[in-house]
Amino acid sequence: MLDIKTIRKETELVKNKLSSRNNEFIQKLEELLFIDENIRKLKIQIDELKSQRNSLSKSVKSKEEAETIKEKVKEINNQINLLEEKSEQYEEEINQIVWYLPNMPSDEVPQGKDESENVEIKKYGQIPIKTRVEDHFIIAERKNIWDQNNTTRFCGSRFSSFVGLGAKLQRALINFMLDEASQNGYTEISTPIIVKSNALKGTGQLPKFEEDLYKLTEDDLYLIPTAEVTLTNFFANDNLLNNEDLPKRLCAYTTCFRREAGAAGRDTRGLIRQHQFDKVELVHICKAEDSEEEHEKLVRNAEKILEKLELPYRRILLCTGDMGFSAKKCYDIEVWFPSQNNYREISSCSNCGDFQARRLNLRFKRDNASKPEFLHTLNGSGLAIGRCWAAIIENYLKEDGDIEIPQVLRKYMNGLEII
RNA sequence: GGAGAGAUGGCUGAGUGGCUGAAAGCGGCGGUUUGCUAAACCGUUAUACUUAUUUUUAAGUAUCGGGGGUUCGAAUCCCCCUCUCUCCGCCA
Repeated sequence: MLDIKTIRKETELVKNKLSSRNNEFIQKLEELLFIDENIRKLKIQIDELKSQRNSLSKSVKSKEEAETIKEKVKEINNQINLLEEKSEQYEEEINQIVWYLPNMPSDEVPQGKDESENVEIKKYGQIPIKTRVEDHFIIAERKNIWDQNNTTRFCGSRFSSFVGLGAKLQRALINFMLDEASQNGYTEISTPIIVKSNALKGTGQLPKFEEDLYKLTEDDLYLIPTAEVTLTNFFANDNLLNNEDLPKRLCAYTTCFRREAGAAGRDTRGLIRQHQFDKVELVHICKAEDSEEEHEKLVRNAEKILEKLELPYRRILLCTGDMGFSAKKCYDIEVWFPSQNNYREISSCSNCGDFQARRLNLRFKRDNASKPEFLHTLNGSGLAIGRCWAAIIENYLKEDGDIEIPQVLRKYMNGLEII
């Protein structure tokens, strides 16, 4: 959530920043400021009336005295009620705007309308020259390590199962990634995958992106689309963190659920876009002045996973038009897919600044004497398991049709070298 | 799911209608004493919003789990919700 004071004081800056994402926000900002102005005028009146009421009530010492002011106070209360009703209406209108405004992009973020204007930052690894290239789902079905047809029969489209050594390979990836994160200083947390709407509101998935989520209507709960939700919420809830608690670096392996509304027809075959997938998520919670550095660390930690798996990748800096709602700066890591002759996203590492912290009231105190300050939150995949699985299958495909197991994973698969 | 108990400041914990933004203790911060440390003593110590401002503060409003109600006046009385604890039932 943006700071209403910033919107008031630096209106032009906020306008520029938000319109660099999308023009629809300019009018919203104008509306917001107008209502905000009205609310404050009302608040002055209300506070004045309340002040009158309080001083009248305080002057009363006995029941008999109360009689003399009863009428006056009742009249004041009537006025207050009227004004407050109006003020609540305005409040509601402001919420309808402010919770739907995205974060302001950082200055370093390139201007652009869509993914075509993203900027490549670096490339790692040699793109293999292969004599045999197949789609991962072709290989996986041939090797009987993955099932689509059966699974869609009882689950519907965009669901699939890992089978046999395929399931073991998935498990190896999970363990490998969690171990890497632990070694890099992350605290592993195993969180629930069902959350209340407030948690999703805090991280920015709600209220704007309800259609992307699976909802348990009976209990007003949601399946998480990413463990960013549970990890970022972990220390929220009004508990102040201390200086020495920071930075927090958390990781979690969870299953994630996305309805993929609006993705009809895209990546319909294979593992790239499923309704349910596994992911190891990395979250940093840190002080404002550290978040740039933490962001670089986070993205490096994600990249190092691919380096150890010896998979070619590139790092992309997303442009203003392609960035997610809560991010002020975002790197995508894309891994090489031979069958597509292209790189595909495998991790998205966002610095959200204080945007989520404001929504969550996630704050800390520098020391006992200082005021609470909002923290900065960052998140990134480290990595998406399914896409990583698919990338390994394709990149490690040998000429004879077998799949080599990456060196670092063999100890997680009882020394198995070939599938 | 059934029965009961509870939720107060950084923490412990008092408070059943006004003088309570909140006793007391602990902790924190500042100071006195001291060769240094400890102890003792004194003072101070919540958050948000609004207005004014000489940007330091001052004033006002709200906040005792959340929401609503009664009342001139609510931490205190009433209703609803959430969460925690104990016992019973069920269960991986």
